[in-house]
Amino acid sequence: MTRVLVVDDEPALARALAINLRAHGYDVDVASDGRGALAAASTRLPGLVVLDLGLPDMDGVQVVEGIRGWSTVPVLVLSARHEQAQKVAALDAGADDYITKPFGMNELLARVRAALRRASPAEPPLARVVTGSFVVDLAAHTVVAGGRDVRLTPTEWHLLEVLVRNPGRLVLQRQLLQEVWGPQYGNESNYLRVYVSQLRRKLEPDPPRPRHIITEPGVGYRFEP
Amino acid sequence: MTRVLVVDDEPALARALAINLRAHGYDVDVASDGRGALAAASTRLPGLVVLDLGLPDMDGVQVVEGIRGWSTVPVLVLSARHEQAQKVAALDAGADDYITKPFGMNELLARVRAALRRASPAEPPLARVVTGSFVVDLAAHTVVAGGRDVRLTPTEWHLLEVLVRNPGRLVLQRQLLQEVWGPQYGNESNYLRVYVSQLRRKLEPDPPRPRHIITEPGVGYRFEP
DNA sequence: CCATGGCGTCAAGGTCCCGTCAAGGCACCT
DNA sequence: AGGTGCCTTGACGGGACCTTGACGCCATGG
Repeated sequence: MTRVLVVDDEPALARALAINLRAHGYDVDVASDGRGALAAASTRLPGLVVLDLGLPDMDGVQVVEGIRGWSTVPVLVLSARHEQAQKVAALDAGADDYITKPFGMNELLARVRAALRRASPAEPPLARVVTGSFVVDLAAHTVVAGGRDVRLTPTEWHLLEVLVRNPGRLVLQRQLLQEVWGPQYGNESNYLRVYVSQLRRKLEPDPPRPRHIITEPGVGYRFEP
Repeated sequence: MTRVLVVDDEPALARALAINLRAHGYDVDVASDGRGALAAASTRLPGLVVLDLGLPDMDGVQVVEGIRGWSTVPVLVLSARHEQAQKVAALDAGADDYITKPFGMNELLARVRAALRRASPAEPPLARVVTGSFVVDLAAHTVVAGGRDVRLTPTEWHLLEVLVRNPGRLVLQRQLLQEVWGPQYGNESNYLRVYVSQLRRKLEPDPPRPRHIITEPGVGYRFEP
């Protein structure tokens, strides 16, 4: 089964994570600081890293950078609420997803499964994405919501396409902006707000309470199938 | 099961192919020259064509072009080693794959399966497209709208053909331009505007409010059956 | 408790693209 | 040579789309 590296300086939380992950069939290594994390990542070659940002010896971002220097292993970041800035920096550095403490173990396990599923051998390029509310046909360039064809403007479509091609995955604001508007756009998050709003109005059954185009405040958006 | 058209002028090879394909559950038609191949392709509507390039009456490339004129059926080319140039020309003309003689029957069967798999989810090769307002016969090269034959210029027909071959799918402006006008045309979208307008005037019941030739602003056009 | 920042929503302005018409030029047929 | 399509090209309204600013709301933090 897959090997998971848990990096956390709180022994209680580290143990809880290890027990739960082992109970679901993963092999688990544990490190309690940044140096140990980098050492374990390079020697044990885990298939996934769960990384708590609050470490005693070094910044969590440095750990992510240290791993990304030589590996593409998925990194799942745990962050306390006051570590907002670090969290964004860690995602920018190449982390794949994050969970805010406190969190439910079921949510963590789901994120672990999702990250591993994405990392596994080249998912076939999907041509059609189906949700409970709408269907996106990437090949035909069409969207059907509530049984009716929906007309999208080029920008709306492009934005939806990027989100939908990363199902379940967090997509950073900067990433979306550069993909849809161009490399020189990185901070005009107001564009995102306007177009996400329009997409939800056209696609979500209850736009004020979106179920598929989810906001990750301060970070980005996530498409949930 | 799928119908396969075998085109080969060597009776021994043609028979061997037919026997092996039938043994694997395909329905097989056989043609021994180019004229017969084109006739069989248009009347029997095979799901795959196995085409030997060395034909007595016409160039194999012409056969491919003749088929591609109205159909997207996968074409698998058989070529002798010295027919290298023809093979490339055939692929350029729209053939999907090739096998060099001599070849093993297992390899051919694998290529056949691969070609069919690519073609599926297979729209049955459409030779006639019907909408609420007009009928396009791709084989006969005719259009009937409102009970009357419609005369189309070559460019109009070519444009309509590309759209109609991609029912329900968005076709990009550049794609249309390069397909109809040639590879060096990519940005002269004014051509499209003129000819789309003419097509709508000839085909749509209410040209200002088209129901079948739909504009996707800034992107391309879409044919809706 | 209030202040703050990010988010969602709306409306208005300006720009770009689309549809349409008409004239010129070229090739082919008679 | 003349005539007849057909393709190309320019001009011009009208509409769709993108951008931008303003405002209210909620959650977070002091």
